[in-house]
Amino acid sequence: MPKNNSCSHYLGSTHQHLGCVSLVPIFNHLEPEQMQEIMQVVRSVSFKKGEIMYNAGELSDSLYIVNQGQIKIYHLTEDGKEQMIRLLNHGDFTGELALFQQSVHEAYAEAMVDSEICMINGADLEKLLLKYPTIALKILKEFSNRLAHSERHTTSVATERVETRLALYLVDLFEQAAGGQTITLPMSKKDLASFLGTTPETLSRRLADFETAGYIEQQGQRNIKLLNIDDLLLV
Amino acid sequence: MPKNNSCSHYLGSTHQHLGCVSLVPIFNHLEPEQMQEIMQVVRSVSFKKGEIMYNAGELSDSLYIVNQGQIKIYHLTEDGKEQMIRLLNHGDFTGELALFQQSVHEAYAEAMVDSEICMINGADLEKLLLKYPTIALKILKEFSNRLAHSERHTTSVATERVETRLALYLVDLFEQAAGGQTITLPMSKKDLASFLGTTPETLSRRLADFETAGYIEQQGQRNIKLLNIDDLLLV
DNA sequence: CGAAATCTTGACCGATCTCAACTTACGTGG
DNA sequence: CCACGTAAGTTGAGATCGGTCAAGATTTCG
Repeated sequence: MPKNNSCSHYLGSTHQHLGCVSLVPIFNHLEPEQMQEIMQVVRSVSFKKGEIMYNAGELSDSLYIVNQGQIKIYHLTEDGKEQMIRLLNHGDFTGELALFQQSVHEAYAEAMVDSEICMINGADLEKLLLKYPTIALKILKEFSNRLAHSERHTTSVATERVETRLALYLVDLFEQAAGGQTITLPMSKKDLASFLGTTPETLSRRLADFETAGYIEQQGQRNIKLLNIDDLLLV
Repeated sequence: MPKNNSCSHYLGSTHQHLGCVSLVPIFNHLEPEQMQEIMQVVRSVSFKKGEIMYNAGELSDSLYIVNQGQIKIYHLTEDGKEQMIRLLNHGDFTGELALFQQSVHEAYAEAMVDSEICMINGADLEKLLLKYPTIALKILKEFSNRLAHSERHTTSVATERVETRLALYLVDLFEQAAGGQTITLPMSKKDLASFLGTTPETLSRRLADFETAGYIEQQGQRNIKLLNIDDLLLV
């Protein structure tokens, strides 16, 4: 559900926190003097938890790079159902359609926790990209990955059962974590359900099934211990 | 179903057809001398109908730009189900993940008709992009569009009924055609079903429903006359 | 500590998939 | 150019996964 009404929509504090630029991966191969140049066109903006960074349909003319915090990108269907598209964490960016053409945002962007965002105006970014093509290449590479990921996800939603999608998701998370055998969901189960293209009820049931089958053990509402990954992959 | 076995897999004739480069949208803003430079790194390759341009899992190290013909990009699920990702027509390109990192193809690419493809090696392309950043910007813009499209499509498959997805697809097609009220499906109904995330049977039924309701009239197996677009959009 | 949101569990229903048989269209070769 | 074989498309019947509605349990956070 959109929180358009439940939170103030104005942009939080806009302050020149120069250090933020250096923290952003797509820039961190540059020379100091180039950094200086970039800082001049970057604005740092803060969003409180629950604040909307932008709404679908609004004019899109900037690139948003997450410096700190977490941003949720989601669609809203006509009947009000929320469809999670992706989560942005440190270094991730969004607003891309804006870059080189007049356009409006396709989705909503909402801060899940207090967040700090670097914004670059589309026109400024274009100048930067033309001057420093290596940045363009970095963004291009990121886009490639996102596109491939998105297309895989579409295929998954279109052809696989919830059970399978969930299993793959958990294993993915587990492999990223690469630590203990306990993973922490990066979002609420409600959001995870919409990300996986299902409902909270069904998600809850499938997780319970996995637990009964001895594949996982839920600890609290965001932690899951993986007990039997091999069988999980066979569902 | 993949036709890996039913067709020869070698690359067709590789000939230097210089003119092909000038036909490709992402290059057509360049100066003649720049064109010359590009032609030196571009290979023109022909594929017969049914030939596989690449298989998922194969090393991906080139950009493929469709000069003539039509290429189908699709995933294959473990149980052999084909999931259509997109159709490439003149000017469209693929192979992007290849560009800046060692990677393998995520999908299969098969020529739907005899096709002519411009190939650029990833390393060569990277040099070009660094030298002519405007090309990078064009590709970036294209990626943005594709990503937005893919994410919308995921949402559509995850939240809407087949009936709705089909109606939207038909109207889209109709608006693109912008001519008479008869549209021609760009692919077989079998492929369209997989593109829409459903089965041929269900697609057939929904089209029959639309026909009964008086929204459309099917003529032959690829032509559809739109009779009542307004009501179609309300399903 | 308490309100509100998240999560869980149950019962039911329905859209869509599956399997199967049949019909139609296409393209290939004689 | 026609005939044939194969692939594509259609239609039917049955099964089921997952969505919806509803009530209750749990957690979070102010």
